[in-house]
Amino acid sequence: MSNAVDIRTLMDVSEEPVSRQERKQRTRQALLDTALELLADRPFATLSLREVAKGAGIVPTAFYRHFASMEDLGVALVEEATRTLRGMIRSARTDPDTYQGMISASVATLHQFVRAHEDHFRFLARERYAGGGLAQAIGAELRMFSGDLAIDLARFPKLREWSTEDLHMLADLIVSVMLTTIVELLEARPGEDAKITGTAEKRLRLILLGVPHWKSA
Amino acid sequence: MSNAVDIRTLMDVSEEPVSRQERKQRTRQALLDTALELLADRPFATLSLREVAKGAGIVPTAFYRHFASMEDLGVALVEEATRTLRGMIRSARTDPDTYQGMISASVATLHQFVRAHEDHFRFLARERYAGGGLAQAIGAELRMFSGDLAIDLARFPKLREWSTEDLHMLADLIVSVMLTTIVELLEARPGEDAKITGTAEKRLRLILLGVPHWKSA
DNA sequence: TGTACATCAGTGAACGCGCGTTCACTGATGTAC
DNA sequence: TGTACATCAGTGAACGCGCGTTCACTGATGTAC
Repeated sequence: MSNAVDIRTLMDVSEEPVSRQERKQRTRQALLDTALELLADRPFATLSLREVAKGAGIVPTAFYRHFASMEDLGVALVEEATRTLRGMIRSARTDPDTYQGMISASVATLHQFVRAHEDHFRFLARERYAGGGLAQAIGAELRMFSGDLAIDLARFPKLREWSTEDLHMLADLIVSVMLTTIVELLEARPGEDAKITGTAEKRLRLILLGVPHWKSA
Repeated sequence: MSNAVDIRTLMDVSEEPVSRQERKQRTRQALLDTALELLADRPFATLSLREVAKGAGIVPTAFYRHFASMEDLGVALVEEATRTLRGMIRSARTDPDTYQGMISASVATLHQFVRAHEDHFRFLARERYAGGGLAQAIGAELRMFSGDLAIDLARFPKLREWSTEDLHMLADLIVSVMLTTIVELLEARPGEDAKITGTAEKRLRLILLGVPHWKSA
């Protein structure tokens, strides 16, 4: 963990000139990246404007050229992270057909995205329960995800006659397994990934085993 | 939300004299209660020693008569909250026999304990993912809980031949449903309790429906 | 029961520090002619 | 292409504030005789 900025943010190493607009955008991204880095082991509410500015290589007062407040930066982080989340969901959606194929493909996609964007997923998991405005925004995003999943599930033959309510129950259950798996991956020690994804597949398999025998009652 | 201390903490309203030891214990408890109250909508890491002392009705320097640091107070809070959690588990354990009976009784116990100790459960849910030492302590406690549950599950006829690994998989799955339910209850608006506990029962029922058809593969 | 001393929870002044925010500024980039 | 002016990302001094922690203290409670 270094406090230094990516040097390209501050110095123009490339040949071609860089517009004022582009430079501003780079500083903004450096602020977001610094915040995400500092969030590796602390909640967002403990970040100070001064340390984020310092990490991005600017003076504290210049922070206001990019965000009106730290809360504003937090909202931008939620947007960035949920963009990654939506990318994952889009990727996982291309495959359906059988339960088993869907399960292992989805877990593989989840694994790949978590490892490629650990900081985004850690941020989402951490702030989801931290209270405050960001938690609500993340909660709303997850509810939307769960709603979309319920619609997707309705396409499977065996689920076609389920009530909307029961479909949401199932979707939420699957989402909570995925969240659990994400947290396990983020807390994993090296080499444990295969065990975690294996367990995740088993959990989903067990849940879907019950589906044909379901009676809403 | 008031900053005032329970008046009995500072003034001796009762007839009988109160020993120095008892007074100290009361102040200590006032510090813990104040912290828990402040934690209703913020993570532990944002609490300051001064505001906790103020809420408990003592001067900041007197804080050190009770805890070596805020982190120390945090550890005491984890102990207090996990004591509540263990009480819940003990209560829920008296009932078994059938799946269905177990499910509704467990969910009812969960509901009752969450409503009776919202601050403890909110603290546990919030700090579980906040990073830092408290998060690890809470994680360890939940793992212990899950381990005990796996042992309990092994007593059910249909689960007697499951591998230890699969029993843990199932126990973790049940624990994650319970955590999800706890968070839903804490975020619920008044009157939503019945719906949430109903959904929780459905989720557990669906999971256990799959059990007879499980093949570890 | 009364006296002399010990204990110790709570006090209050003081410290140096990092915080968010204000303000007037600089100087490189961008634009109009 | 060259000049004059406008824009605006980043600067640096300054502010008042709450923070954790130190220290010498007070005075009620507890104990020994």
